[in-house]
Amino acid sequence: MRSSQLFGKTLRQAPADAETISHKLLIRAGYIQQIAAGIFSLQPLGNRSITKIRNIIRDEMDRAGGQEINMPVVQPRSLWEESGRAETFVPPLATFKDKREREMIIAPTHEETATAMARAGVTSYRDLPFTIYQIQTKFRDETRPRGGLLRVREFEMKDAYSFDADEEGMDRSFQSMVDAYKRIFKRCGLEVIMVEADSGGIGGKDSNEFVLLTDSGEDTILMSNESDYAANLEKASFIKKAFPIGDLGQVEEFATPGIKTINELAKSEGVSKSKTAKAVFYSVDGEIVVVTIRGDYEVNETKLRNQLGGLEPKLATPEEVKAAGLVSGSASSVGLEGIKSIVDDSITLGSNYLAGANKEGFHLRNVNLNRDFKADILGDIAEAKKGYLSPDGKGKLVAKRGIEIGHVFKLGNVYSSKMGADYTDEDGEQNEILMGCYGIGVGRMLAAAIESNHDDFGMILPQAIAPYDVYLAGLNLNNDDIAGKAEQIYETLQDAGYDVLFDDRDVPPGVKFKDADLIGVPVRVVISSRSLENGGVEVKSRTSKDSEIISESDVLAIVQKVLG
RNA sequence: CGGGGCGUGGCGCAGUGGUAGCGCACCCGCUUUGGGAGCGGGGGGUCGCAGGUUCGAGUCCUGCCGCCCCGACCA
Repeated sequence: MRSSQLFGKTLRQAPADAETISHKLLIRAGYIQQIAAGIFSLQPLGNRSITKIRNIIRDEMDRAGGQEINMPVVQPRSLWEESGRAETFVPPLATFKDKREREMIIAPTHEETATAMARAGVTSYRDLPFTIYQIQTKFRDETRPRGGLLRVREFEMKDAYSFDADEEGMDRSFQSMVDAYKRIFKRCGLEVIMVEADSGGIGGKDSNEFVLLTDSGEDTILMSNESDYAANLEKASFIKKAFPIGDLGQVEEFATPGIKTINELAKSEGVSKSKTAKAVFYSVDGEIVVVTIRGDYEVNETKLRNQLGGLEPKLATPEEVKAAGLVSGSASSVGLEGIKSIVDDSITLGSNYLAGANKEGFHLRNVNLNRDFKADILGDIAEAKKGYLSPDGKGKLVAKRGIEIGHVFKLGNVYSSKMGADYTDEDGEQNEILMGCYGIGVGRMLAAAIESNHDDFGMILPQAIAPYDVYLAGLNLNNDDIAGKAEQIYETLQDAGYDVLFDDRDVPPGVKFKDADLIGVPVRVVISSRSLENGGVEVKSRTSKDSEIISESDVLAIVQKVLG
């Protein structure tokens, strides 16, 4: 492609409403155009990058045995009523009515249609296993899109669905997708790690995220400094500190005037926070619940939600707390009737806690689970932090930031049972099909790549996802000799299969160099009167500071070498 | 959904009631050609929308819409 004909101008200044680096660069380099909040068009450069990413994904999906399909963006709402997600999906489904007043939805994901496909197409165990995938548009009406392509409302996703007869099969399909994902990210030149994750609204038992570690990421990842344990903060577990459990003391009340927090309580008693039982109030589906956790830990609301069977906990407002007759600052589960109690298992790793007396200005000593208060639900709801012990017993946790660009789920029978997707096995019995689903955010992957790979001048894209492999800058092109040689190099590189952007514009050299850097093309070749005087053409990789002069006849060989 | 900010030419911005301007970009000409060139000439804006106040509104008032950021929420 000749720059003189390329649609899309580079900007010297980024639009004022772009804040994130990738957003600024994508706009400045002319990759994308914003149409509305979280809705973008791809311009030629952006589309070329996305196409390259898409092709790599497709290639690896096919290699893993996936079969490409296509499912509709517009779907009847009734399909989503079958799975039960019509009401519960977050963000709420975007809907409209068609001409015949039927409620339609714009799909945010495709588990329902994929299950419908399998339900219709599978009758026997002989039809299993198989994996289907598509690369296609989703719409999620996120309340707050942000960061250019990082979080958008309409986006392209590669979503795959595997169908198996049994657990072992599902695990095999899952593993095969995980392997494909690893190859995809590697081929794209991105350092993506797999971490344990919460499965959220998609459902299922196990899920893993693929995360590109970068400081500008919006997710927190906790990983062991000694093993390969890594998990999203939402999911991360750790080994809780255990204390010897002695004889249970007598509960006694004592005055704690002015003491409102666990910190103050522990301090005034001269004990560690781990000797206290902290009570936190949540409002769940309109009902107040009390969460008790050892004072040295914090509640992880995602874990709490999972313990509550998926219901969303919200911190209770002071009014709600008061209305429930609770005394904030001196509250505990002790003696509370009719209020659901959720207890973190850290409480079982110690005894004789200090806790609120449910009486303004008083606390209790020697409070113990079961004897003094009950647990309707007992489990892990504690938030992991850096420095805590890795759950595998190897090393301590460290915290990093990352961007989630892929997520894989073992769905099991979540959808097949609700939607009646089953098959007949060897013994003639009906069984539910076991599913897995696997997503990659295509545009987000590009944004994430830029977030983790740029400098003051612009993007630094890995060759695999850069819109062009080579930026050929011809200077002094009004000189026929130079112009002729530039054309020759352009031809040679293209004949060798490289995507070349030939900057043939009549603009000053500085403009070409700035654009080459901004767009992030991995190799730059310059031909000019000066380069010819110095013995040929100049080749420079985007990442190196210096260029080297080579003879024109070596261009291809050197470009090959620089691109590796 | 709560808090904050911003809407003036393609982009960045100025303009506190009296005929809409600057820089970049764009077009023409000449001169230039190694890190966003110089000179000269030129084109382009219902000032987000609607209503109101006023002799007169980009500017003041009311309502609405849009966009960004923080939070909440989050396949």
